[in-house]
Amino acid sequence: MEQQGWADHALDVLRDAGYRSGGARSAVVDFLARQSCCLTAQEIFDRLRSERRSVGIASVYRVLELLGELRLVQRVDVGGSTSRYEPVLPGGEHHHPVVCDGCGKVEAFSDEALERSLREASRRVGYTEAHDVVLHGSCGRCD
Amino acid sequence: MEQQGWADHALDVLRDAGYRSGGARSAVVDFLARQSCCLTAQEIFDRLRSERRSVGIASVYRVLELLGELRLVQRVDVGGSTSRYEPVLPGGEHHHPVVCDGCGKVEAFSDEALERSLREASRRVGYTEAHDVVLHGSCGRCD
DNA sequence: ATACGTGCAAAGTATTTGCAAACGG
DNA sequence: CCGTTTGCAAATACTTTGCACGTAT
Repeated sequence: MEQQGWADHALDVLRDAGYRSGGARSAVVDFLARQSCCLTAQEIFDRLRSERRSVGIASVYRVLELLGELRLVQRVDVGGSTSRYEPVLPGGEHHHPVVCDGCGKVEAFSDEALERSLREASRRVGYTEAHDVVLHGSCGRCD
Repeated sequence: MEQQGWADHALDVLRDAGYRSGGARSAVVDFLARQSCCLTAQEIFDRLRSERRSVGIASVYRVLELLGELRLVQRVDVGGSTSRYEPVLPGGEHHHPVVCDGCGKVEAFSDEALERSLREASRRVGYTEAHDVVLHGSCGRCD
């Protein structure tokens, strides 16, 4: 199971970088490993609480920031004022969110031709190594 | 000159939609028309002040929101907590920001092959009509 | 003249930080 | 044990809103 793999990978990287695994860190890593799509800090906080894992929301932010620095999670902005976060899969697999501007629903998609164009565009610009792509529109229910 | 064209276009759309042109609206539209790249509300506010155009920052936000609703400006999130805004050129010309994660500098680029891939990806996903793309990396000075 | 636009200050959110107590190794 | 991590509450940063006054039409 690939997602379990991410949790182990993340804990390894944390340990190797000299970080300890307290309650909040374990809880957030464990929880993220079970998610497929990007979540807000608040969602992570609420869901952890409902699982009786009592972490402070400040710790959720701190863990997400740390995981971001270590490239274990990616911060995703789909518009609006709240950031979303999702695990970066070890395989380098790439996908991007599709946001319904009607109901706010977020799905994921991936497209190899698009990735190729992005790499090509990156090379042309000269100093680029990453990209954020978000597609917007209306889902079937909101048309 | 195309950028002067945007100011006229914007003022026309505002008037046609029944909006008056008070000091803040004129100032922001006039100022945006002279910009090439995306700016934060605070930058717009500061630069207007330094031009002796005294607008309140609340009005800057209100004007940007209104122009956004009328599709005259686009809101651009390049990461971090502050939004950026830029005029939407009438010709439908498309470009995207490139952000230096080192110094925060923002430039623009456009790439027809990338646009084609994005349109294609949009079609594949089925319900998509717009996209946000941001490239990240280090500029020459920050390598 | 009068409804719309504006500036200021206060309120609202999302996120970050200070700090003492709890905890991992 | 001792430095790291945590939760809480207070602080911050950005943006929005309430309101009285100004102004375009």
